[in-house]
Amino acid sequence: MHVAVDCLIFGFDDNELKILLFKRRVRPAVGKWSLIGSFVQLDEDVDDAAGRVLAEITGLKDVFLEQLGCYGQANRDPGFRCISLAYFSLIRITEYDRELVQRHGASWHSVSKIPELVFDHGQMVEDALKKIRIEARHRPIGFELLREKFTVPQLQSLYEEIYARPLDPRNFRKKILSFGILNKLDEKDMTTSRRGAFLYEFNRRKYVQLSQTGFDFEIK
Amino acid sequence: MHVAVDCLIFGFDDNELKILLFKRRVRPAVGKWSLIGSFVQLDEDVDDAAGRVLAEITGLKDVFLEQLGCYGQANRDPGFRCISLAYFSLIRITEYDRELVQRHGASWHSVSKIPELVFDHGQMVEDALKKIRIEARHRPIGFELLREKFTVPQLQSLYEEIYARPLDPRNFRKKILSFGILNKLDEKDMTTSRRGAFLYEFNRRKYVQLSQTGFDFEIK
DNA sequence: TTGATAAATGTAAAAATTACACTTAAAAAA
DNA sequence: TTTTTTAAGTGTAATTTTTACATTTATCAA
Repeated sequence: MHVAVDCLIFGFDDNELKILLFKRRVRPAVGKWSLIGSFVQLDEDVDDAAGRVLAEITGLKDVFLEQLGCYGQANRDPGFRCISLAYFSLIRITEYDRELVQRHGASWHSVSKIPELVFDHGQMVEDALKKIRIEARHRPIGFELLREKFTVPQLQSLYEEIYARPLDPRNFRKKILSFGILNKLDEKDMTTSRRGAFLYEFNRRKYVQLSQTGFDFEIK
Repeated sequence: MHVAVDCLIFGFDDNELKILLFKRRVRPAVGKWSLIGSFVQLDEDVDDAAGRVLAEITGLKDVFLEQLGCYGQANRDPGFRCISLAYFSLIRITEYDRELVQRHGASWHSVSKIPELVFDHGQMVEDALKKIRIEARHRPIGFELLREKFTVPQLQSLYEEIYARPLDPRNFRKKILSFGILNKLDEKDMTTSRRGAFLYEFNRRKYVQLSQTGFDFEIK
């Protein structure tokens, strides 16, 4: 039986959640939109295969990459029997290797306007979005999508995009800062307002430390 | 590459969460404890393969069975390259086919006293328990483990077992009944007290209906 | 100096959660 | 028949969390 991995690569840009899609170059379904994937090598961990695909496309290593699930319907690929292990990745859209992406014929698509995808890839995207929405609520995965330094309004608009609903700026700021896992910097981002907005960093060490003592990250 | 499914079958009995384990009869690691599994047939959906294994062992169909994940380290099985799709099932421990289970050399083990398991099966159990703990908090999966009719104290002790901490009976009852997804019956269970405890049923239809209107099941 | 604009801030009301102790129903024993 | 035993069942007040909501402020550009 053939075993493949498929990667769902998400980014956040222009206040929109986006996914990297590919014009398919191999048969069947040449020219159709799809996710990017690869067969798992016989001597390769499945997780490593996903990491390899991600690195080949974006040039990125050591970024958020998590298993979504196995897609294993007998007839999912009309060519031959092949199961796919889907992985989803959250990357900083500013940091990937544009040249590599271009060379692979990939492009970013807003998750609110996904074209038709081959096989069960549409289902994978739907499932991943559902999972991201659930996980973002209980784990600080949002930070994976922002630059190292970000403002509170940027973080808010990311959550607004993920949850697909508006949040109150006072309540949001109060809540997110109350966790004590953001470091306020002495710098401002002056690109979106005259007044400028203070930049913050995610304090991963503090978060891990708090998690171990039963702390519960939750943004409603 | 070989593709297998492994089933983690959980039940609740004697106020303990239990898992069904097997004495391995095939090489390698004959005689060691393991999960039950099977290779996925070439013309078979992966989900169906898991359902087949579950039915073969317990005689049960249409019970809770969900994908846990893919375990795909290259060296996980010392024999040959084989990835495993792990599935976890929650069953009513009163309803399975004892004769079938016995014939397969299976036995129930409290999750607090799991013997050493072959390969990465110990990791699978650990991951499944973690997932059950998280999911039980946000979805009414606990009912899958109880009889059709159950008492509030039974439900409470199930949650106490899953969360591994005591819950206040007044607050628990108030919370669980406030959802309006339990039907109180005119019957009592007289087995655990002189006074008896009223029996309830889970109202699945009502739950589905509420879920669709943004209702959030959560038990802290 | 003024105007424009997004960032930043506080408080009161409502809702949810927590902590906590006594009464009751029914069977068994006296 | 009465008493004892025991788990089931119940209410309230204090605390915490969540929600709703409007004005001021810092900075750049005109």
